[in-house]
This record gives sequence, C-alpha cells and structure tokens, in this order.
Amino acid sequence: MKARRATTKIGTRDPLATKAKILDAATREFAMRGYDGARVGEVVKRARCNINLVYHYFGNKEKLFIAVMERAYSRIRLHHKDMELRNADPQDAMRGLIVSTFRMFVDSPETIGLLVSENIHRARHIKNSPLIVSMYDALLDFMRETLDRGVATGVFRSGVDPTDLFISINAEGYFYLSNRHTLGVILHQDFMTEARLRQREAFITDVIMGFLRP
Amino acid sequence: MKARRATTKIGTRDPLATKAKILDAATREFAMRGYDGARVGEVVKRARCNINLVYHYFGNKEKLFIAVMERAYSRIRLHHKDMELRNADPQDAMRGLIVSTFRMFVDSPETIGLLVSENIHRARHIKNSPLIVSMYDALLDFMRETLDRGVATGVFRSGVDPTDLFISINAEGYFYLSNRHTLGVILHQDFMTEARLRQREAFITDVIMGFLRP
DNA sequence: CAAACTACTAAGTGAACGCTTAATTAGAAA
DNA sequence: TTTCTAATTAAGCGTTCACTTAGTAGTTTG
Repeated sequence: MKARRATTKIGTRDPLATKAKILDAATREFAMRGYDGARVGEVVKRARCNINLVYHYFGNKEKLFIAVMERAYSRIRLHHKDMELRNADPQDAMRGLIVSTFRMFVDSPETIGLLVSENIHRARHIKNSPLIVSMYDALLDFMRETLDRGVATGVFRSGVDPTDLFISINAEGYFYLSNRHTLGVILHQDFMTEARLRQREAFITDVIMGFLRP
Repeated sequence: MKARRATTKIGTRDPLATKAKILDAATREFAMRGYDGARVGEVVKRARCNINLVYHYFGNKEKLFIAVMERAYSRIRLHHKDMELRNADPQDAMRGLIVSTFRMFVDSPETIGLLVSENIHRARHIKNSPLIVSMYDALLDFMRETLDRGVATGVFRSGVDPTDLFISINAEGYFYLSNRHTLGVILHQDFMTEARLRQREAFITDVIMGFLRP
C-alpha cells in the first residue's frame, strides 16, 4: 500500500554493513543506557534496519551485548599493543602508558559505559570469553618489566605491585570520566572541557610518577 | 478464606518501620541491579509488604530512588563530618582521609552501586537535591586547609589542586571496588578477601602520600 | 532459467512490570 | 460507640519490550 522506500530498490542487501551498523548502534545504546536500560528497539532505530535482523544476526539481546563487549575489548587490546612496542626508557614508557590509558577512555567514551554495565552484571559475559580473559597478561608483563628496569636504573622506587599500579592508572582516569556527572554537581565544575581534561591528564601523570619516585 | 497470617493479628500497623523496611530493601535492590535493573516487585518481596505501600509512601519508582539516594548521601556526609573534626598534623589528617574514604566504600557497598546508577542517569536525581549539592563544600575546604598546612610545614609539595586530589583519593578505592568483577577476570585475582583489601588500602595510602612528598 | 538460499520486512504475541482501583481493617479522635 | 483517617491488601489494567511467525525479494548456484 505505502510507497516503497527508495533504499529497497537496489544496492541494499549488504549483510556485513548491516551487521556492522547494528553493532555500532548497539555499542552506543548499551554504553549510554547500560544493559538493562538499553532497548533493542532503539538499536534498530539507530541502525535503520528491521528489528528482526538483530535476532537474525545475533540471536538475542544478551548475545548482542557479548558481541559488543568482545569488539570493545579487542579495541582496547589493540590500543595497548601499540604501547608495548615502544621501548623507550622506563620513565617515558610509564608516562606513555598513563597518558594513553587516559586518552583511550576520553576518545572512546563507550568503553566506560560498557565496563560499568559488565560490572553490574558481575562480569558474567566476559567471563566466558577466553579471548578477553587472556588479553591483559601481556600488558601486565610489560608493566612488570618496565617497573623492574626503572628500579634497576634507580628512577623508580622498589616493591611496587604491578597489579595495584595497573589498577591505579586505570582508576585515575576511569573514575574521573565515569563519575563526571555526580562530580560535576558536588564540585561545581564542568569536567569535560578540553582544558579540564588536559589538567586531569597532567595531574594523573604527576600522581603516578610522583609516587614512583624512589 | 485463607488462614490469616500471624503477623496480621496485632502489633502491625507501623508506618515508620514499614517505610524504613521499604527504603532498606530498595537500597539493596537499586545498588545491586541499578535503577533500570531494579524491580519494585523485588523490593516489596524483600520488604515483605504489599506493593501498593511503595506507591502510598513514595509515589513512584523514581521518587523511591531519590529517597534512597538522599539517605545514602547523608550517610556519606556524616562519615566525612567525623573526619573534619580531627585536627591532627597534616600528614595524619590526609592519611586518615584516605583510609576512611576507602573503608567507607568497603563497609557500605551499596554506595558504589547507587553512584554508578546515578551517573548512568547523568546525575539527574541529585542535581535537584540542594542538600546533596552543598554537601561537599565543607570537605573541600578541609582538604584545601590540610594541604596548605602541609605545604607550610614542608611535608607536602605545593601547587596541588584540592579538587583533583579529592577525585584521586576517591578514584583509587571506588574503581577497585566498582570494577572488581572485570578486574577479577582479567587479572586472575579475588579482590574482596580481607588480605587483598588491606593490601589495596596500604597501596592507595602509599600512592597519595608518595605523590604529596615535596 | 529454476531452485535454493539468505537478507530483509510487516505484523504480531506473550510476558513482565510499573502503577491503579477499590475495598478492608487497625487505630485515633470526638 | 461512632466517625474519621491512614495503613494495608487483593486484583487487575495498560504499556512496554524482548522476541516470533510468516512471508517477500534479492542473490547465488547448478
């Protein structure tokens, strides 16, 4: 009855593009509203496709979320892989890791939203993804090695637990961004201006590097 | 028709107790599942009362959430008020603030769950609560003053932004706890054992106090 | 070309869930 | 005792939402 949409004519039928569009839309929706707040109706509206394609390609809402998580994690991994290649001196390597961790959170804001969701659900999705589970071993090795080299050359204090240091470096950026709304209200500031982000980046670097002094 | 429950006999009809039971149950439910994941049916099941009492006393789910948030925040405030009274030397005061912030998160686990929820919803609930908005001014003043005294006596470095320091102190504990599930998976550890918590507490203290050295 | 396959659509369905209606009962006030 | 108010309950209403059914139309293949 209705006039046929122009897009139905030719050139449609692009499964890979459709899948990617759904994944992109789902990433935004899950990151913004969390798993429970997300609506698959919203995802298909953003992706401009029929709702059943979500079920055709991904099965159900939970499997869609897992697909989103795996893609997000492999992006983080890629990001960190770059870091590991740089074999500068220990202090430069550490500074690079700090800055790049913070910038990763700033530049891909969906990462934090997804992590928040995954922790509400007690990590039950990534727990079953061996890819993700083993992802951070290399990064921890890199941290340990950098730390050791710094201790050997006398620029770092000794006895620092690499795991705790890893958590701290992530915490400093993650919390600033994940809690920017409540922090904004109670501290009367806008934490997302470029100037404020630069200030935070410098502060985080100072905190960690200052702590690591012998 | 059915046998009357024993509790209906006498001694029931306790509006304050009922309200408190609902608030307690709602706090647990909202903190565990987040605002969207929480079910008011679950709240009344935990509170062992009829569902309509929730609407009778609180109006709707959102207003119930606001009531929960206000109570949670005033507890945090109370906790911090204690801190401000201690006028020990700057280093002791700072150490006390660090440890007590971490322990506050550990001892009232619902705090983090509620903050997570509130940030997903862009702080739209606490934004309209003047009580909460003004709550942290005093704490920030205390931080600023402690910092200044430490600089004057030569035990702290100068030029530290009190706001950023406040964020960092909170970040170090908050992230460790809010993300314990994903961290547990990727770092192969249990972060909730008493020993691990003590290790983290010591590490956070080292990071901040180490950073503050001149 | 025809058959088979798969991308894609339209139109539901059933269940969950927030909330309401309407009535009942306990206790306070008069 | 009667009256009034507020605490409490039972039952269900309307909507939202994840997911399904059943079909159409491009695309590939024998």
